Amino acid sequence: MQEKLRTYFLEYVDKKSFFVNKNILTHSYIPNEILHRDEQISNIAKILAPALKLEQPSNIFIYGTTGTGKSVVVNYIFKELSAINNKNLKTIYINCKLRKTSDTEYRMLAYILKELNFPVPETGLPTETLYNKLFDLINERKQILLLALDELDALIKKIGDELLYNLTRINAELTKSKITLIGISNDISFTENLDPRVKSSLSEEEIIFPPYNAIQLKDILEERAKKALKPNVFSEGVISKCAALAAQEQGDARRALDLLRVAAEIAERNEDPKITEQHVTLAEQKLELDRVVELAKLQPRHSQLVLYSIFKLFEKGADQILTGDIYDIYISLCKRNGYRFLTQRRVSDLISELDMLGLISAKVVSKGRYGRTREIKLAIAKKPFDLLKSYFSNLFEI
DNA sequence: GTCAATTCACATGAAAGAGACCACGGTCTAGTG
DNA sequence: CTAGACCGTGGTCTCTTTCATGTGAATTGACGA
Repeated sequence: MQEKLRTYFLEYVDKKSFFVNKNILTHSYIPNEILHRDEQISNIAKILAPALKLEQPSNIFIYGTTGTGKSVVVNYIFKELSAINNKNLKTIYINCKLRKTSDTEYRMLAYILKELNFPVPETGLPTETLYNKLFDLINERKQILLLALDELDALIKKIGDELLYNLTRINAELTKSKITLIGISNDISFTENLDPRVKSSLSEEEIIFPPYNAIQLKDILEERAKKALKPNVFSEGVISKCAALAAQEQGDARRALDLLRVAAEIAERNEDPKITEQHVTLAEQKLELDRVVELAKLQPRHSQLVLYSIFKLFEKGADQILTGDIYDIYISLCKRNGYRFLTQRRVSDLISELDMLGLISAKVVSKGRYGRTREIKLAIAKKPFDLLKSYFSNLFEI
């Protein structure tokens, strides 16, 4: 056995890989040249350029669906800006959706402070002191702080607009320095329930990132593939197919990159000579499978119990799954497994969380005399469903 | 037959509690010279 | 005398409960034709 393993590893090392640099096909990679975004780049650059002369640029609001290059463009511009002047110009990019770093007001501030080389404890201090610290730190010397908040809609939904309001307030009080906010969102409508003061100051300038079309996606993919993959390892239609599939998904370049990367990985693992369109199809399935299964496995126990309850109702062939039905099953499931069960109020929230994650689709319907409830359908394909079912049945009794 | 009132089964909101984690400052204790 | 242990207070965070209010159409029942 051990010998086998060794030869396996040795062979693995020897085995030819399709990749020159796999990193280039991930979303965190910032290319030297960004295709099809010239207009947006130059617009943003024009707005931010005054920062180089220590004049405060306008706040910017950037819209665009996922994978339209918002984050890449902002990171790219930041990189260029700080290459020219990193003494009085500080750029901070925060993805609000990433847990841990920044999903509360406190953590957000802590992260910003950390970026300013002033680490603060993760907890224990009043938020107010962090604001004061931030204020002092920025005002200490003359500088411009460019603060990009990616996935801002997620943050606002979670903790409200207090942070933004306070930041703009601080800005008004700052004398020597200024903060410029760059809000990035893929949901145009979310500003509607923003404090009007925040809204107006945040959207001094607005920039829209339209989705890529299939041709543009193809360009982008070709450019990246040239650097990431060895020459002649993929057949004709592969890139086009990735582009076409991603174009269907609102021109999501991220998706296109994922497809190509995973297709290459699959081909490599199968020891196939070339990446073919078939691998792309497999990649599409694998991405979906992984996403769903990972998501479900990461859920807290009670969410899983709720999801499993929905599974059971679904299997029983219930034509409409309602909140009350789920709750009944959920309770019996809890009892049988020795868990304390949560209130219906909480379960209702868990259901809507599962809905937001896209594991189920829930619609609030009014059934007249028979009340108002959610009608729930599973939004999971057969394969991940089966996988998860066996995962859950190992986890729980019946 | 028509129309407003009623009613159901939750949805949705707000507030507050529990328990975990942590910082900070004060006090106590043991080791050192 | 001092470093470190220990403690109390006060802070955040997440998950949850409690209490309160909202909601939209099927149903009901009064009413008039």
